[in-house]
Amino acid sequence: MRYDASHKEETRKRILASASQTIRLKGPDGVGVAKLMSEAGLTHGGFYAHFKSKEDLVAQTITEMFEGIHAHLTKTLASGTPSQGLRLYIDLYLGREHRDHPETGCPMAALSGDVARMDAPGKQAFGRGLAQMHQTIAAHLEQIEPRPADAPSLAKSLTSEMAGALAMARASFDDEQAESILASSRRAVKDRVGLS
Amino acid sequence: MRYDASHKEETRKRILASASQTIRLKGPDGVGVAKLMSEAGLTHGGFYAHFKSKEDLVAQTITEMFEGIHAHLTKTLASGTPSQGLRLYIDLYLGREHRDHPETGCPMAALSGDVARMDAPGKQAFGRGLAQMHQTIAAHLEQIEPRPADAPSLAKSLTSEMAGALAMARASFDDEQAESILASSRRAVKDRVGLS
DNA sequence: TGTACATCAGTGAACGCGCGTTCACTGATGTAC
DNA sequence: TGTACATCAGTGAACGCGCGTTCACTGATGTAC
Repeated sequence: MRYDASHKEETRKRILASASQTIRLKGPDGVGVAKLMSEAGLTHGGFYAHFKSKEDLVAQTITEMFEGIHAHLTKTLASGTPSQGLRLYIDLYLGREHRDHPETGCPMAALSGDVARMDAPGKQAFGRGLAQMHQTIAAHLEQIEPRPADAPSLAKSLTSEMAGALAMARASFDDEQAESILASSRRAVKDRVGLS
Repeated sequence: MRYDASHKEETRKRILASASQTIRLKGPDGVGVAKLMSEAGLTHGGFYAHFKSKEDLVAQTITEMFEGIHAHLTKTLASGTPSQGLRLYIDLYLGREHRDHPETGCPMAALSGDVARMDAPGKQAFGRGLAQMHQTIAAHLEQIEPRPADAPSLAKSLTSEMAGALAMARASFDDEQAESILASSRRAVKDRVGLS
């Protein structure tokens, strides 16, 4: 099976794409290499032609996840006026759809606990992605009224609250509790950026 | 080895106490039954005399963890005036010591991601512990000036921000990033409760 | 244009290992006589 | 008081299984002649 130059890279991206969903859904320790490969339509033996180790794959999927949600962030923030874009982002992030679909959602809420226990590669990927989120949100906050005194600091605080609220809601047992956690932060975050 | 009536219960508590630390440190999937038992000075075969399954143990440790941090919460809030107690709690929760010691720290920050993937027992234990934290903080917020318009909602929002910030800090690669995340939330949370 | 060959992405069997769980057994001690 | 016995918390070997990783091999296709 000799293939053209781009074939291997396409396969790698296919593995990464399906693994990034399964890892957000089941956790890095909740799924094995064989399953991840079969989900990409391959057998497990070929894994090490693409990745140094499972740890390497997990770190690369974290980068992939942040790229995806960062793209979604910038697109959402750009819809309508700066205030409208921000409001939409808050409502989507802290909404039921996002809560119920971690596999396509934010890695900050889904994986921060796991990353805290990882070695350098996972933490580096996470830290870089997180910094980019902070920067993009800070820059957007500069465009809305009232202009925050310290946009970078506010961006970090808001990001922590949103990721935390989503994680708490997903870890709750009853729907009512989960929804009230999300509703509290939807209101609070909007208040804090003058969107009440 | 026949023992008096309380012996078995003491052993169960000893297993639970050491497991609750190891599980916060390594994650529920990061440590096995044999290791958890040997840390309590026992062999793995005896595990099922105390717990129905590993899942059962994990759920019970979650309850245990929340009892511990809830006791710490009430004690901290009660030191000095209501405002002083709250300030101390915020500084301790979002401090370096807490960040560096998940094994004795808050399960909301350490385990919410794992619990989100668990079945009913783990989620129930987590949800109950979380509700108690919310209630205690809400009741405390009623005692400080300015009195919040909706203390239960504010309590949830603050709790989400604090747990989220701690989780983000622990998942960061460099110390500077981690510290700036914690510092941003220390300032923001205090501002939001009139402690600036 | 037609053929022989080199490439290498992907296959599948195998490795040692630790997992959660089961179970026949042990032996120190409280209780009955 | 002294002895025989029942209890049962804890032991340790064993189970089937899936894990991450290695490696000899396959075979379709691009390239060289």
